[in-house]
Amino acid sequence: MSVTAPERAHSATIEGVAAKIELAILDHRLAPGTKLTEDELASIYGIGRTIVRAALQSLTHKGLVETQRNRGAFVAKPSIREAREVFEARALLEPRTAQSAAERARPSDVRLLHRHIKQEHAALDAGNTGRAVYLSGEFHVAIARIADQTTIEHFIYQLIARSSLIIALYWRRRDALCESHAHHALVDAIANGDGARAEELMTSHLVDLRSCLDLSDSPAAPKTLREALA
Amino acid sequence: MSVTAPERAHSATIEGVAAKIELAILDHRLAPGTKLTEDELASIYGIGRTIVRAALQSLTHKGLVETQRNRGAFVAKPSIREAREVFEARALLEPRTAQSAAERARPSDVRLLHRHIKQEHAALDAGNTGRAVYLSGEFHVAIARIADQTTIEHFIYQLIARSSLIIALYWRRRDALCESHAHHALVDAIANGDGARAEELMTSHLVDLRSCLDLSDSPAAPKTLREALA
DNA sequence: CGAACAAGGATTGTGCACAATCTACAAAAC
DNA sequence: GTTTTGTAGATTGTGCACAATCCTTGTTCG
Repeated sequence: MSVTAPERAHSATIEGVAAKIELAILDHRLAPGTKLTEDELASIYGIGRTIVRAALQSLTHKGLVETQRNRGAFVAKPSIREAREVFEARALLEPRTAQSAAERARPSDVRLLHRHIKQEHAALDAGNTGRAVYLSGEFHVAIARIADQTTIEHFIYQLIARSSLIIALYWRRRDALCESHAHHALVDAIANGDGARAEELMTSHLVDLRSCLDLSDSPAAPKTLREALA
Repeated sequence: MSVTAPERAHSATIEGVAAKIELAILDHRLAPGTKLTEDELASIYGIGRTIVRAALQSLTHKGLVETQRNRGAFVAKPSIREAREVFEARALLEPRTAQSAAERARPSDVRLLHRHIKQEHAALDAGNTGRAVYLSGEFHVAIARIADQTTIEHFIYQLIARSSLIIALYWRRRDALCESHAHHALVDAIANGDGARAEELMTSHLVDLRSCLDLSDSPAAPKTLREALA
């Protein structure tokens, strides 16, 4: 047994490494724009660069990592435009999915959502906002899972993941949480099997969420300056 | 210069190889379920297995290829359930996107769509149904591009690609084409800037398209038998 | 003093060899 | 005759070494 063996053993799979990095990004432990050096990750997890490279490629396809040729991989940094598009897509997918979920939800599903909210509150009380954002996203994915549409669920998962990055970048500090209340109301509508109300609530929830973001064009100026020269 | 040099030179990039395989799948030259051996592909394109492997991983994330651990990669074979889900997702995304496209379309965009339809007809007259299906899908992606929503465009592209596989598997031979007419009507609505009509037309077009598929549960029986033992 | 240029270091890209695993076929035991 | 087991072949998984590319820094020239 080595003394300070770096995370050895069973985590040597591509999916395992990708999941660990993904969790770190979604928990806001890795900020957008952070450089992800292959050698560094390889030594951290005690594996070769091949696995790390495959994991990074996997995350790139999920939109969580951006790779530049011969430059390496970085934690994705969604632009203002991308942020708008993500919420546009969510507005198209999630309300109708919430409706389906309400019409199909079984008691065990409702219990699962309640547990989700509970964990969310716990993380919030502990001051771990990063994890709270992650769990808040998982809540939306759970609704898609109840709707029993795995294809749409995958899309929503991707959108939620990018939303996490967007929140990390463009969140206004004022008015701490417009969310926990909305999630409660959604669970109530789903528990009552009220599809129409669930759809409405999800629509307004997404509008609220978006209104908590600062999507003005100000930080685009230095970016275009740099890109204009290249 | 070697005599039978297999496709040498500039196609040695991951994206290049992935694009070639993708095109072959979308053109219905590679049937669903076909084994994609790494060595074989490597020798065909005259490159190492590393590139091939990365390309296959890329296609796996796009849903065009399914990989089994220690078994290799196969052209994806969507189940009946997946087929239903794909059209469910398309019904959520495409009508509203067509509406946006109609409201934003410029004359050059309309010309592009006309050219698309022309190519589609040419492939159909040449008897190349595989290419016709591919171009028919590209038409839907072009509409998403006009709507200027790259995130939604990516999702629709993925859905179109899987639809191509679904058509290859579950297409009813009777009533050859319910499509070319619908595409014409859509372009007219977009050219007139009539968003509401474009949305309606897209919705009914998707319903028609789905009705041309045989999505009964018959071939699921032998599958469950196998899965019941594992 | 500023800018262009060149050398050095670091990081990624790719091919290759070996290890791990699976499939198929054949032989032996029940 | 059926089932099990063992061996051979093929295919995928992973680490490693070298090549290609890029960034940084120090130097020199205008």
